[in-house]
Amino acid sequence: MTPEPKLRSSERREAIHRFVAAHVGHPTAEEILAGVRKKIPGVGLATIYRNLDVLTGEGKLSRTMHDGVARYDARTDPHHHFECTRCGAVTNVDVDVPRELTRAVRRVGKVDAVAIEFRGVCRKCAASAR
Amino acid sequence: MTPEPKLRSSERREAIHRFVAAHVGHPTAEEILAGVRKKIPGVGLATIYRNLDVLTGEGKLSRTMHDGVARYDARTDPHHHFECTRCGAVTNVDVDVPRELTRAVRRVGKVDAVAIEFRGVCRKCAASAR
DNA sequence: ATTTGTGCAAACATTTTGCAATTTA
DNA sequence: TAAATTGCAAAATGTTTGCACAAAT
Repeated sequence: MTPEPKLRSSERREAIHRFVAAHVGHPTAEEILAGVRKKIPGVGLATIYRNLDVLTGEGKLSRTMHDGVARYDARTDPHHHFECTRCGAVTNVDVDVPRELTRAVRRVGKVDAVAIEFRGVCRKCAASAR
Repeated sequence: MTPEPKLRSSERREAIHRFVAAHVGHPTAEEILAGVRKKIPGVGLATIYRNLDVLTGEGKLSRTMHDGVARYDARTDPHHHFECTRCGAVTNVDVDVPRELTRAVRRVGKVDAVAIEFRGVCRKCAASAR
């Protein structure tokens, strides 16, 4: 197998990590690019993607797919998501997965992970009536 | 708003619908193309996509995203999925979502739909040990 | 000095769209 | 014949990769 490259510190990687950690809204690669460029104007999109891969591999970030586009989160412990169908915001949700749920699935296979996605209209959007 | 076009019958659309209905494994557009081409060699990929959109809009198919690629299913009633991390197979799972689960999310917003994705190793893969 | 990290552009994969020709009602 | 459907190619997205150069160890 390919020997894992030894990571060395890089300003970009740290900036990317910090940006995602500071943004609860599950930013996309493009959003992260825009954010990081405010501090380091020269960064390229490829650097963003490569470092997001590294950070995800290190377990410092988690990746979730929403409508086919990747979003990143500094939370890596088990949690779930609420996606607003009106504004697209993705919010973390803390709920425990009842044992009975995964138990019912054992006939299909051994469950290693469960991802629950709630979809609906978030508080903010519901407030701005319509 | 744009007036909805009146649908008319088409051999391709029916073949696409039949193919998906006959394939429990949540085929992708490419897989559907390959399958339909056995019956109708001339079909193009754009036709597949356009008809999948129509059929999904009609409520005859449902679309789910897995790793950024769309998969289609003739089941449109609420159900959930088990994805094998080894072979990639997607299996339908019938479990009820406990009331308490969505109740806990009300503080975030009004929940209209819940999608649960179980991930793990399916029976078949577990059997072919390793 | 070696090896990792970076920017840029090109390559990729999936899905969508423009258009002229065909088919259906 | 009017409107929907199709094939093809081109465009649009989002992501990955090849390469030469810069930076870190």
